[in-house]
Amino acid sequence: MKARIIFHLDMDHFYTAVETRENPALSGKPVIVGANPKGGHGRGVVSTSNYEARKAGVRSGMPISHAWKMCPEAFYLPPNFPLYIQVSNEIMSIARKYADKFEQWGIDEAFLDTSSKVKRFEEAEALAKQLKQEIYEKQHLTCSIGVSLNKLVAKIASDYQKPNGLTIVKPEEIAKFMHPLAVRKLLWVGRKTEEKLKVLGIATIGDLARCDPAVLLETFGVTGTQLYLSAQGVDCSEVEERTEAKSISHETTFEDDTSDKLTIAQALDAISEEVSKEAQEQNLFFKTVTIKVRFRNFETHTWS
DNA sequence: TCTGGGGTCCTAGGACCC
DNA sequence: TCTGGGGTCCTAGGACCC
Repeated sequence: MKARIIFHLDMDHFYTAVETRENPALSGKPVIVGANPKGGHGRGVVSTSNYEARKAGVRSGMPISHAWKMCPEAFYLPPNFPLYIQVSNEIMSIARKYADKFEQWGIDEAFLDTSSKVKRFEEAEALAKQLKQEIYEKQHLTCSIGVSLNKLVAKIASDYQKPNGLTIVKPEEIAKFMHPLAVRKLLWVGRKTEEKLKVLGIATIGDLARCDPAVLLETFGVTGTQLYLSAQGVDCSEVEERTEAKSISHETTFEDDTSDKLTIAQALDAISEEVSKEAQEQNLFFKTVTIKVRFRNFETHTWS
């Protein structure tokens, strides 16, 4: 395959950055977007925390009650998704101009294949700086960009220096860059895979890269081979424009656990209505309906 | 610590077909 | 009577992403 130059663009603490832009009084103060903390008894998690709140230990995905214990003085805001989507669309249309191929990844990230626009990494660096500058001038928001020869390494690179970072990893630097990092930094290595690798004595990407691929194949099946290649910094996946959504869903968590049939039926009615409305608005047809239920012990069942 | 809400993709097993 | 091998499609569950 022809050598490529791939960017990964990641907005810095996107939700809280947008909130602070809209309300400059929040600037310099800890800000947390997520569930209502209700004085430490709230249900749900932190969506985004800004750098001031992160200093106190608050992280995305953490229970909001835990955040409250660590940082009660923070400004807690409910998410304003319509606003974030609007800002996201504006940013994505700026970034899209810089790419031959563009792939949005969640609300605030994107991959850009810039191979035909830049031939060398020095040129790529200049282009990435230009993109950061244009986003900052037009949106007053900062981002971090990683540049390498594939999506995997570019994504790790964008996370390497944050906020407002730019990290270039040239092909000859990949091993030196990746080997000291925790396996968890690899795309598709989550908590479960990290635990399984730990059992095999593998903690860093370097450990994984030096591992016997046969052992990985035995433990993980085909994904083991994928893991091994990832550790070598190998990723041939293309930057691909996302097509239309494959599913639409809504879910809700009760303030207090319940087994009251009427309460449950009413909640189900309400979220069904939202899903159906969205499908109609987007002129979509569907053939499968799935209902999901989660019990107190977090056991989850689906029925389609 | 006690776990939201929106998604995608993969795998195993079963039904069914020729 | 009990049975192969190839294939598709579907469901449930789970891992992972932001």
